[in-house]
Amino acid sequence: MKEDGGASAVYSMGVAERLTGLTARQIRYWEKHGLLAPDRTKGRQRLYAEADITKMKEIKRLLADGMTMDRVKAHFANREARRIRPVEERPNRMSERIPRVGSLYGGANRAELERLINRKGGK
DNA sequence: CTTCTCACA
DNA sequence: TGTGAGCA
Repeated sequence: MKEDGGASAVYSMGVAERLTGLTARQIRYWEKHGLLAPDRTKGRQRLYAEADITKMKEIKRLLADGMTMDRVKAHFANREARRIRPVEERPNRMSERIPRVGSLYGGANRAELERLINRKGGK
């Protein structure tokens, strides 16, 4: 099972146009310049995922803000490289850290914890 | 719907 | 950066 909840929908070029407010020509233009890489049907028809639609809207915004395509491309390249995910998906909530501190505090590492606390004279 | 191309802002 | 038009 993949992640579902109706999130695996794909859209045709025509639908993508309507959903993004872009022209088909513009979408192909961006793809030609490396900004998009949609899946294809066996008949070479483009299939856009929800993420592609979102990306198009973001590209649209960035370009409207004065970005060049090279910069927009670099923007997304960095996102991939640094694996930046939405904050909500990051496993860095305190609730996942506190338990570690708790076990350290009351477990066999109590002495280690006190050593860490007491070194440097406690500030 | 797809590809390409030439031309024009 | 993006379009219009014509073709296959």
